[in-house]
Amino acid sequence: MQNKQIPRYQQLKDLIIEQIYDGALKPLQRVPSENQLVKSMGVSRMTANRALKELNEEGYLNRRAGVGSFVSDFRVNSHLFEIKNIADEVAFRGNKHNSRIIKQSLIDVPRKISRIMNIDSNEQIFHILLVHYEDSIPIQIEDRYINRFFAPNFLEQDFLSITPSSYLSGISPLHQAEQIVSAIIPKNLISNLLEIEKESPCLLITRKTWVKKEMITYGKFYHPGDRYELVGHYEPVKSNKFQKNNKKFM
Amino acid sequence: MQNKQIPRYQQLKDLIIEQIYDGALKPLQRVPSENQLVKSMGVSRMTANRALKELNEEGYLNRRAGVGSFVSDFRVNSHLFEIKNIADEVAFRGNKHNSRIIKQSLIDVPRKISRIMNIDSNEQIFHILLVHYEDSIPIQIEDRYINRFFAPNFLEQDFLSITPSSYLSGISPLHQAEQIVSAIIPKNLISNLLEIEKESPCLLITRKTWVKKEMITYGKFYHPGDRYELVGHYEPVKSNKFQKNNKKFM
DNA sequence: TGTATTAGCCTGTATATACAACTAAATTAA
DNA sequence: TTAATTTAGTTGTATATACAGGCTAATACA
Repeated sequence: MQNKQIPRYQQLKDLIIEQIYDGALKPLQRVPSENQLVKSMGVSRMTANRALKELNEEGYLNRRAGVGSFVSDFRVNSHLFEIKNIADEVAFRGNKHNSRIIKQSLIDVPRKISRIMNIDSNEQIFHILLVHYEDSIPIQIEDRYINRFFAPNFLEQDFLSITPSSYLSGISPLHQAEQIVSAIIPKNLISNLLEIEKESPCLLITRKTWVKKEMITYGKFYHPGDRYELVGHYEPVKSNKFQKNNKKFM
Repeated sequence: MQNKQIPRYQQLKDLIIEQIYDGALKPLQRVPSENQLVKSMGVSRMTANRALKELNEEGYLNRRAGVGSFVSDFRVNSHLFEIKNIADEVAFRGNKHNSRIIKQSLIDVPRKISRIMNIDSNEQIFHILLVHYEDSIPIQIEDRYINRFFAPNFLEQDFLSITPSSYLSGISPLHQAEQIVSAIIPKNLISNLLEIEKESPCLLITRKTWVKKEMITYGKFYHPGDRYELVGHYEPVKSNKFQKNNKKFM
C-alpha cells in the first residue's frame, strides 16, 4: 500500500475495479476472499470487508455468505442498471423478441457523428440499423454507431440471435452512460419501420456510452408513443430500478 | 435492543428513520453522535458508525467530520433525487421561473382518480392546474391531485411564490415515487397552454408519490417536445443524477 | 480588546478479535 | 449406493480499541 492520503479500503477497491476493467478479472470469476486479502494485502479483515462490501453495493461484485465474492456478469445485469437490454425486457414480459436488420456496415464517419464522438472524419465506423419486435409488433428502432476499435468483429456478429446491446456490454462493462429522452414526430423512414401513422409521436432516447473516458457508442432509439413508455420507480433505501415497460402488454 | 433476527445497526437505522418520518427529528436537526449512541443504545461505536454512515449514504443524514450528523433538508434535496423541483432547474440554468395558476380548488374525487389513488369517490381532493414558465416561455403544465388530509392548508398556499412540489416535499419526505415517461400528442387545452402547435408532440410524465404506503399525489406533467428533454447521466461509483434540461437554453 | 492556543468533541479510518450463519465438499454411517 | 454428518472456508455482524484529522468553543495570552 502506497499513498497515505487515499484510505486503504479505497486503494483495495481501486485495485479490484482496475482488474475488472482490464479484463484480469472476468465476469463470474471469483475474487480473493476477505481472509486472502488480509494475507496478501496486509490489511485487517474489516478493511477487506469494507472494500468488498462496497464493491458489492456498487454492483461490481456479487457476494454470497458461505460461498465467496464474484465479479458481476455485466452481460446480464450491468451496474449501469438503467441501460437494459430490450430482448430481456421482452422476455421478462413473457413475450417473443425478434429483430430485423436493415443495415449492418462499416462506413465513413458522418460529419455529425465525428463531432459527437470525437472521431476523425477520415476514419470509419460501424453502423447498425435494426427494428426490434415484441410478438411481431415493432417496439424499437435502434440506430447506432459503434467505435470500430472497440468491437473489431462487429460485422461478423449475428444480431438476430443476440442484440447489439448484449454483444457490446459483453466486451466490457460500461464506465459511463448518458441518456436523453425526448418526444418527437419521426421522419417517414422511422414511422414506416415502426408501422405507425405519420405524424404520430415517438419517444426518442439518445444514448451515449463510454468505456475508459472514450465514447464507444452513440445511438438513437425510437419507440412508438402509443406502445412504449419508460417507467422509473424510486425508493430511498434500496437501489433504484429503472425499467422500460410496454403499455400494450402489461 | 429487542429482536435478534434484525441486526443492531439496522434496528438503529430503523429507529432514526422512524423518528424522521414521525417528525420527532426535523430537517437540519442534530442526531445523536456515535458516542452518544454507544452510551444510550448500548452498542459499540463501530455499530453506531455503520448505522449513521449508511443513513448518510442513503440521503437521510448529512455528516461532517468534526461537527456532527444532521437530518437532511428534504426541501432542498430530496433523497428521491430524481424528482426535482422545476423552479430549481430553471434557476440552475440561470433563468427566471414563474408560473400561472389555472385552477386551485377542492373538488369531488373524479372516478379515474378515485381508482388510481384508492380514495372513496364520495371524498374530496385538491386539484391544481398550472403552467410553469422559463423566461416567459411555457415549459411545463402541472396537473396534479393531492390527498387533502396530507396537505390540509393546500388552498391557502400561494403557488406563485413556491411550487407545489416544493411545498409538498416540505411537509414530509417522500417514501416512494413512480414516474412514467411517454410521448403523446396533447389535447387542445394543453397545447394552447403550452403555446405550441396542435399535433406537435409532448413529453408526458405521470408521477405518483407515496408517504407511508399511502399515495399522496398523482400528477401529469406535460412538456413541449421541442423545448424539453429528460437527461439521465449514469456512473457506476457515484450516486446517479437525473436532471431535466431544456434544449432551448443550454 | 483582540488574537493565538488549547481542549474537547466529532467523524473517518484501521486493527484485532470473536461468534453466527451459510454453503459446498468431504467424510462417515446406514 | 445412498443418506446423514462433519469439516473447512466464506460472508455477516459485533465489540473494543486506537489514532488521525476536522471543527468549535473555551481559554490563555498579548
